[in-house]
Formats: sequence, C-alpha cells, structure tokens
Amino acid sequence: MGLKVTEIGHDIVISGEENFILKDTLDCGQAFRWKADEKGVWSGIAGGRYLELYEGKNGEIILKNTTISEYNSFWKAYFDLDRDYSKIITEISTNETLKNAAEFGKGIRILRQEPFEAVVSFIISQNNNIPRIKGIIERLCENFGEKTDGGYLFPTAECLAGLSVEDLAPIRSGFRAKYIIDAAQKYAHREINEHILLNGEIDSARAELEKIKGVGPKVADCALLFGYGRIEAFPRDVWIKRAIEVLFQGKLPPEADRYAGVVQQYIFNYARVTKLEI
DNA sequence: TCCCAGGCTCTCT
DNA sequence: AGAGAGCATGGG
Repeated sequence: MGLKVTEIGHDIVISGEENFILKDTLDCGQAFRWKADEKGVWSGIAGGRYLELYEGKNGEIILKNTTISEYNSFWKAYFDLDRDYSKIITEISTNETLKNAAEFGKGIRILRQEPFEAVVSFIISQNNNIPRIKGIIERLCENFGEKTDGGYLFPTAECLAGLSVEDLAPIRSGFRAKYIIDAAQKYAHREINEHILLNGEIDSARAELEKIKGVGPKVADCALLFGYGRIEAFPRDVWIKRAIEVLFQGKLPPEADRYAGVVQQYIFNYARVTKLEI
C-alpha cells in the first residue's frame, strides 16, 4: 500500500499504513516498556534508544526527534514496517473467526525487540500477570541498566551474568531470578548459538533457547517471535489454549500456519480483550 | 480475602 | 510420556 515516510522538522512521519495503531502494537502484551501519557504520547526505550511517538489526526505515526537515518537503521525494522500486514489479513480472512480477530487488532505489528531483552522479559512473564511483569522489568532496568535520556536501558547480559540471586532481590522477581541469571550467563558466555535462532529450523531454534533454565516452549516461542523475527513461531499460552478451544473447537484452521506468529497475536489480543465472552 | 497470573521444573507413576 | 504439586510475589 502507500506507506510514506517523511522527515518533518525534527520528526519522522509515517503515513498511509492502516495496520499500525500504537495502542494495538505497544499495549498488546508483546513488549512491556512502552507507556502512554494522558495526551496519548507514547514513550519507551528500545534497542538502546529513547523514543516518544504519537498518532496524528489521520492515523499517521509521528516519531519525535528522529532522523531518517535513525528510522532506516533501526525503527523501520523494530516496527516491522517492511511487512505487508494487509496482505496477511486478506490471506487469513477466508476463515471467518480469524477475520474477526484480525479486524479487532488490525493495528498490531510484531515488534523486533532486542533478543536478550525478549528472552528475559518472557522468562519474567511466566506464571505472572502483565502489570507485575512491567513492574519487575522496570525495576530490573532501574537497578542494573545504564542511565540514558528518558530512562534506563535494558541491562546487558554481561552485567547480569555477574550477579547473584540475592543481588536481584530488589526487583522482586521471585523464583524467576535464578532463570534470569542463567540466561544472562549463557548469553554472556556465548553458549547460545544465535545463528541457529535466526536461521535454523524452528524446532532447533526452540531447543537452543530451552538450554536456558526456566525457558520452555512458550517462552522460547515468544523470544523467537519478538526477538528473532521468527514469524512462524506460535507461542501457546493460557489465553491461546483457551481461545483454540472456544473459538476453533480445539484445532487451528490451516490459514493460521503461514504467518503463525501474527495470527497468534491477533488471537491473543482478541481473547484477552473480549475475555472470550462471546 | 483469596484466586490466579503470556509456565516451568521436579517428582512420581 | 503424562499428570500434578510447588513455585515468589502481588494485582484485582
């Protein structure tokens, strides 16, 4: 479609993209560090950069204080702006339920997050609720991340690898602390083969991540989808399992296969917002 | 208050 | 291989 990116003043304006809505994308449970103020301006830190952004009257997205080179080198990939979501929606819409779910969350895009941040964030997410996940991640960044304009960066694996479970007490992550440290050590010591995660068979990639304590199939798929751009990953959490029973009588339709990760987010969002009271 | 949360590990069959 | 308890903590 007619995606246009223009530099206006100090800002970047993204227009002509109907499948990019900030609330859908930044508040759908795939990333935990974005928040909106009362005026609807979102702010957050990703990839070591602080960004404020908002929606204009015609649905365009404005990235504040951003250059075209910053956009091209980072934000374009972060917001997955090379992918044609309207084509995906058209393809999956031969299934009526998927069509409805996609319409419900049509502004969702799969964010391309920092891999280590995605791994740790979804380790923290296990048996936890989203408000508390956000709190733990915020405390993790404040305590161990580098301070920058606008907040704290997500801590590096190298930094966390040197910590003990007691050191992590201030973030109140409970039994997950030992898992965070194990992930940090395996990343810092290069025990995780990122080539496999990026390019290997999806089953091999999942197994590679499951070398980390506290990482099972669901956390691994979240990391692959949100951190490594593996669109075929399909994280199965409690909401998805419930939705498959309620909405699809226990079996996903074939339309869900090709862009599984995107479809997963549509279903997850639909299930969570409607609470499946349909 | 008490149930439960974007699961996983460990143990017991 | 499959089922079930236990896990830290606190949001609703």
